[in-house]
Amino acid sequence: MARNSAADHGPPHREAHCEDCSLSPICLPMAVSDADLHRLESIIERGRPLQRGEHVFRSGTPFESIYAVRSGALKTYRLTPEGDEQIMGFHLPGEMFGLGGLGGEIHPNATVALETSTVCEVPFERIGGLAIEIPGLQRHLFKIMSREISEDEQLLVLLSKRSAEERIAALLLGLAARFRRRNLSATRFRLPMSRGDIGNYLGLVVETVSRVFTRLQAQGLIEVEGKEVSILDPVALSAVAGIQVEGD
Amino acid sequence: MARNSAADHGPPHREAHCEDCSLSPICLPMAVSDADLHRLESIIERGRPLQRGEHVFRSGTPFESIYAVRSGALKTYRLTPEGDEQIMGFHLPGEMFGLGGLGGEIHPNATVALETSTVCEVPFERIGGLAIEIPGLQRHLFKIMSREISEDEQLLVLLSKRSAEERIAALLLGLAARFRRRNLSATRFRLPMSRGDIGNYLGLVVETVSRVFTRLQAQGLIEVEGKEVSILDPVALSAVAGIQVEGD
DNA sequence: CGACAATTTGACTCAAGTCAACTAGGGTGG
DNA sequence: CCACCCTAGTTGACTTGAGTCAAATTGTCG
Repeated sequence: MARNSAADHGPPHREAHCEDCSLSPICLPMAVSDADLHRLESIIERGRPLQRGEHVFRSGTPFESIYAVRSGALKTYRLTPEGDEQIMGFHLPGEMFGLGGLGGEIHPNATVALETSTVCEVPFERIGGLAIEIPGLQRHLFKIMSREISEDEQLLVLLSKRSAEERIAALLLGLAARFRRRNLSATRFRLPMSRGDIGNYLGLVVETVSRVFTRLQAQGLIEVEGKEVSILDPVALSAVAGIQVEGD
Repeated sequence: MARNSAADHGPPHREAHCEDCSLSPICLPMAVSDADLHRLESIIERGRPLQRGEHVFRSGTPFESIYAVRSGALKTYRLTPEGDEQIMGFHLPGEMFGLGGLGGEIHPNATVALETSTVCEVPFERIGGLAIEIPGLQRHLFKIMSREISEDEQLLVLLSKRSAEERIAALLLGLAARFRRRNLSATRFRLPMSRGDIGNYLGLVVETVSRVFTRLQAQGLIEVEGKEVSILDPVALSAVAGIQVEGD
């Protein structure tokens, strides 16, 4: 996360700042306690930008680090025995990913860039030791893992109990909330993922996703132009979603 | 877990033994390192038997402990905003539960006994400190949490990609594997949960569960008499399940 | 022995999937 | 600069697996 607002070009707020990154409790204390920026930089690896379709890690590769999104967007998925993918979540700037394999030897899931993205990498090896030195860090790690569990379980409810309309509405509201958290517009944003990805994530086929979008638009709740989405009537949309605004 | 085979009455192998309990890496080292059984007993609380329908904890109550099943069977569920439940998993002897709230303040889920059960309780407060003293314990905690994530994600795949037949077949094979782990018959066992619970867990209505059972029986794959199930053709059943044998 | 809960079975309905055709973008190479 | 191709997205027509409603049956427990 070090060096957040990177260069001065590019749209504002497109990148996550260290302060509102989920990893900050890990990164920041290291910098503060040592006041040694070099040490921090040696732990937090800032990879080169990933192109759309490039993997951060694949299923079955050894688990070594946890990650945070600096810019762009990614998805993590797992492969079914038949070889088709099931998307477990999308990751936007400031959010973490790669926790699925924590404690194990290998990644059960894979994570791939949906668009050009940059990520911060924290080698887990070093966190392990640090968790003992820095009080509260261990608890923080537990917390982010339990958040992961919670998000999966939220999705479970969505998949097993909700109609196509409810799922899409919940997804849109969830994304809106996440954009708002980054001080971006929660009423107008660009979907980083394809219709296919949305469908896969929500347990629907592309055609259904497409149809629901047009249906919601016809009702005046949203406006869609390709990947650009405007939420015209957040209240009504929440009603469609059944209040429950999903988290991931 | 202390005092495993409890009294000498009751059916054999009905209870979990400390050695094959998921909590043993937590419980056992304490006893060993101190050789102080009293201290162990003061940490591992063995509650009185829970009757069917009794809660171990409810959603919204403060998170204080993690648990293991000694005997019986339980389910953990979360309530949707509309107030109906979504079952996240079933817990059999030797398995852990209550990790959903780890790191947080309150339990997002609730866990209730499906039949008369006994559980071991480990106050989390004390584990926190112990994780620092006992090397490997911290990693073990991460591991069991990531297993929880993995199980949820396995269920996600089941819910979003599988037909009713596949879901039921996967559930039966998953249960069979868990009985086998306890050295019980993997081909003939008693379902601890109702049809309604199965349906809720798998995202199906009771009627569908019932119909699938009779259909699988008609095909000669299983035999069902109330809660007693025999798996007559495990190979064919695996084929129906699409190989993938779910874990929780 | 009732009374109520759980399970099964049948008839019917419908939300979402499948199949198929068509359109709109988005590069790329000539 | 544009013709072309390939992928993503949309729309329509049809099918179907699972849900709903309802009724009968069995199981359980006070």
